[in-house]
Amino acid sequence: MKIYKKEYPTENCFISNHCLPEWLPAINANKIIYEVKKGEVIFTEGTEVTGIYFVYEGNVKVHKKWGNDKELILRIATKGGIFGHRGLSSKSNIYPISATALENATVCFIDLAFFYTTIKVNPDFGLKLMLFFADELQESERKMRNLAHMSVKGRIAEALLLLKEKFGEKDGVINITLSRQDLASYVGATYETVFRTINELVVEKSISLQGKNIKLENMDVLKNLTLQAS
Amino acid sequence: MKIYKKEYPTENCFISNHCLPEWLPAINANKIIYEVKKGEVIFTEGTEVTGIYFVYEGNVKVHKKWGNDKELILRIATKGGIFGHRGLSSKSNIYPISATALENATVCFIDLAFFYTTIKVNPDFGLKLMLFFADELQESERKMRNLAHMSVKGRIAEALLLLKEKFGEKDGVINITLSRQDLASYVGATYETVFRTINELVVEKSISLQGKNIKLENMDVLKNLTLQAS
DNA sequence: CGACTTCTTGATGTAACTCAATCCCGGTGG
DNA sequence: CCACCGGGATTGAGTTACATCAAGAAGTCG
Repeated sequence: MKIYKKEYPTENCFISNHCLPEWLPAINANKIIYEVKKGEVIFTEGTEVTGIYFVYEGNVKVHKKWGNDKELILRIATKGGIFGHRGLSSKSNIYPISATALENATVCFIDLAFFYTTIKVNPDFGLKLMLFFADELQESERKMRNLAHMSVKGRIAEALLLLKEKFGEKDGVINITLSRQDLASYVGATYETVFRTINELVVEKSISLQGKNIKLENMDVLKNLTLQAS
Repeated sequence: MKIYKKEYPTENCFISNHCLPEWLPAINANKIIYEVKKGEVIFTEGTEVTGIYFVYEGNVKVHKKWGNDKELILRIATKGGIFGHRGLSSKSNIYPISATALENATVCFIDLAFFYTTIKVNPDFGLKLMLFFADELQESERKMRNLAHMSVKGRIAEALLLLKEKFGEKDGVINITLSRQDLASYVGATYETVFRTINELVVEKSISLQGKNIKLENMDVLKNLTLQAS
């Protein structure tokens, strides 16, 4: 993980969008910008929390291990997003999750002490962060229920709709590079099952493939698969 | 849900423990105390968020529906605990979950506007609430991973250890009344599977039964069942 | 004492995991 | 330039954990 040379504006990221304008110079003085290569691990579950990160460019997956060879992807942080905040806790200062770049990325690091100062000095930022946590908790618990009660097919359908929502589409194709393995970890299923299910969806003309990328062809059918929820 | 007649001290609950002492009178002026009967629904998923609740007495389950006849219990709020805070969100003001009393309970209601005022006026409270959300998010995501990768037996073992941790024990027996159906919803499995698994654990002498209540006999074995998780 | 949940157990079905074999394709070195 | 190699993609077959269904037993409450 290399420290980036060039000056990079701290704009349009979670912290800059919610803090007071006069606080921006302080952030600029305290931030460290890193360049990260595709597949590179930014921090690892179980290590000490040193600070919080923001994404300038690229996508970063936040994932949690199970044993040696299994994982669950909890979330993908994208441009402007925050990550590493799951390390905040009243009980421990150990990251409960790892973060890995899905593609070459530029991220911004803010150390913990300064981050806490930011919260205290910027009341609005603290409130926004709290609401952000609340939103993530809702999201997490929705996924939890889906994991408990929904079929793999339904979970994949939902994941695809969500990914399209979040990352948009380019020529109808979901605008994110995600390996089948990562998709499997994202929906909590095995590689093979995801593979077969994707094929089913193609046969049923709910989606189509452009190489490895996925295009949603019939969102209504996909939505039907996710029904019964709420 | 009846409004309670008697005066009840707002002490040793989440809000009073973290706000400024001089703020307590304001809380007392704004709170409404309800008495709730076992099995009574306090609020329902999908309805408008009107405020936040605290538990004075009894246990309250927070759960999320799936279709008509399935649910997942996300959490059990106990004496002093907060619930309904999952309704906080930057996007919606609809409860994503329901809350139901597991036994006769006394709860305290604070309306949303006053709650937000409390956050703004008590900086420490806001921070604590944020950290509380962060802790819950960690917890939620741990459970999510378990749901994805752990067996029902492991999840039950973990749930029992957690319940013991949280509710303590009386004569060695976990000090909470939880129907098998609720336990099933808590670990995300069916009634029958939970029933059989509990029996297995009894045969293996990891736990024993006192009526419907559960006593942990061999915590090490239970812990082994939950292993592989970080 | 009868109606009504809740418990208990067996039998059966099946979604999804696991393991393994083959295929495909890009890269690499001879 | 082509043969070789390795790793991901693809497919098949077997296994299993768990859900589902069904039906009897046993509590429980009016």
